[in-house]
Amino acid sequence: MSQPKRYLVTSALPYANGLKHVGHLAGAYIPADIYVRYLKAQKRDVVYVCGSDEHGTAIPIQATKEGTTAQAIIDKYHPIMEQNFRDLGIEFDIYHRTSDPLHHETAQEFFTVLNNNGDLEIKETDQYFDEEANTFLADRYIKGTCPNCGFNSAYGDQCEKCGKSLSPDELIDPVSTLSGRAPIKKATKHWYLPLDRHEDFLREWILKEHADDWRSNVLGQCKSWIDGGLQPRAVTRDLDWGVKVPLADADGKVLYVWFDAPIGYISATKQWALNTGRDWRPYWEDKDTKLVHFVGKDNIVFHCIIFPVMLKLHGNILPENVPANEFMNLEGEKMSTSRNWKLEMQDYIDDFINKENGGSQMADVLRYYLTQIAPETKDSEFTWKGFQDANNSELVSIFGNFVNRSMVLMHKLCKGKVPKLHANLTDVDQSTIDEVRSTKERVESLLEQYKFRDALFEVIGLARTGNQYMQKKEPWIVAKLVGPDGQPTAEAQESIDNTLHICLQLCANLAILINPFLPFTAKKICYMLKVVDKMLDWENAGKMKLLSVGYSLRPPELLFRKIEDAEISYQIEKLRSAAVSREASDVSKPVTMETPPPETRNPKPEIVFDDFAKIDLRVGKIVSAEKVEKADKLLKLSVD
RNA sequence: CGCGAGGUAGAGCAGCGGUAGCUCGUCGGGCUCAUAACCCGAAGGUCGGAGGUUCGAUCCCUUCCCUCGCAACCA
Repeated sequence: MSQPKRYLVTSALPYANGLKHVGHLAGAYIPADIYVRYLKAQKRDVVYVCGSDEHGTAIPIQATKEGTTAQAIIDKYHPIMEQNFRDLGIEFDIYHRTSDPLHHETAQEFFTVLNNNGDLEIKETDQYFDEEANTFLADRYIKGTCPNCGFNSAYGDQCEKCGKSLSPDELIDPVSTLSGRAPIKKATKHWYLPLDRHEDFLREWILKEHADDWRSNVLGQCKSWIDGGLQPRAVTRDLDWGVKVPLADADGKVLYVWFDAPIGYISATKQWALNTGRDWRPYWEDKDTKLVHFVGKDNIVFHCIIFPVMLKLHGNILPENVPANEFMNLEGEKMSTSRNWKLEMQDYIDDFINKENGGSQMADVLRYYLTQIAPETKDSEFTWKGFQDANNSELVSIFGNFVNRSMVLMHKLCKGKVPKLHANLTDVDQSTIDEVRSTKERVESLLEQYKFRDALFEVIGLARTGNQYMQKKEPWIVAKLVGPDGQPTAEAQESIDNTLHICLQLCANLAILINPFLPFTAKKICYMLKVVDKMLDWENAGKMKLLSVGYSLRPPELLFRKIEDAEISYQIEKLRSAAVSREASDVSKPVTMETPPPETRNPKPEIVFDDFAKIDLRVGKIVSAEKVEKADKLLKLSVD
């Protein structure tokens, strides 16, 4: 495989209307960060860009809800998200924001080029307008009676009762959900991106050229979209929050958020170039650049169909791959912001990283678990018990323990110095050395294929090999073969030296191989081995001469700590109580609002009551709590 | 009702046409340098049911059963 000259890697721009959770992290950020760290360790030319997505209707609406301005909302969330990523070791080269003037210019230029080239269509249509709120209404802000099943609270895009896809025009007696009034029809002009013109290109490029190297979930979704018939898609909206449409006759119109957001990758790259004195153009224009988008499955069509069409029309390079992940559930249920069923990055940072019982090693633990259960092929499940098991039985017992016992034995049996490697190697010595090299090759190949879960498994497997090796060599027993002076015989010492020499070189290799996944841990190993971070260069992996003979090393420190049952039950309890209180507060709202109008009474209050009836609320003091075996969600509580 | 995703050892998952694998857990043994950690071994599955294609199916086809998700937010 010929190597690209440079790489541009992106992670989906997080939407700046609230805090992000571990599902986001597992989907688009950790895999990208691992990939980038690996490429950088290879000394390849790579830029990793991301930033806050700060436009779209949801932000001004959130602002109205919170009684503040859209600007205040994004100014609140942008820095928090940036800091959260930093705390978890996600190392962007630039974390930009789409509200930046540079982005506005870039997006406008992009639109202008497409428009001038005749690649956009203009259509005038009648759309629903809310006179009271003085705004055009997005499909989902219109409710009415479903023409298909008669359900009286169907949304403008879909009826939740019968599942039929709708357009707002089909709704009977439409009502604005913003003001509760009937909207009027008003003519408005919009620019469209005619995707239908590009069907042949997309079939050829995705379904033929990338039939073998894109993930099947990605190909499947693209195929169903293309087969379903591509439609022109509006690229502008009537809204005052966003990138202004750069035309004289487009007053009060902005670029639709899906159009401007991915251009954010380009403006972020420009900002990075300004900061570093580099040229951004080759990264988006030179065919020798490999562009990779890391996203979640809900973003597949934007990054595989819509944005590539835009890039092609604008004269940019196309993504080489879009390794999209599926979704991650939490303790048996889908993660949900509104039901508060989630683990926010901020919460994890507060509970595990900021306290003295945690620190950055706990950032690596989360990175480890999220990679180990990454939804690479199908939805997966985050459970606190699984998190604890992964930490305690793999990171602590296998990986951390191997490094620790190697260091401790070296201090006990080799005077704190890297022992010499004597000539006569045994078969076990040799096969262990071979295993280091072959593991490196496997990890490399898996990472190039975006198989992060399997690659990580290989690294842990190498630590397991180390433990097996040590067990076979038993240096602590060999050390009992002493001569008249009470010291191990020369022969015994040679065996000990060889064993620990190999174990220590193996530890150094583990640091290199684990570095893309667990960067904080890799640095900590380097510190103990008294080597500079440069040792972590990927080209050093597989070598057994990373530590010089006779060099004295620092005393060992534990890489990971055990996670106690109490911490796990605390987290589960916290998750459940937060979710319940939110449900309870949701219940009160519709009941009071919807009581007066008789015709809307029937369906909604009944559903709400059913949900409410599922909650068994009682007050009691918990005297004791114990885990129930073989049940991961059950606690036996004694209440007085 | 419909759509989507699934049903492989106690749990979580790989495999997707050719004597059923991995991790954790369980049981037994070994070791004691190590964070009650490590190492070795064993038990445990008619791969949801039934048909079909095939020399041969967990893997392909048909059908049935069961589970999960399907307002919005949302990777």
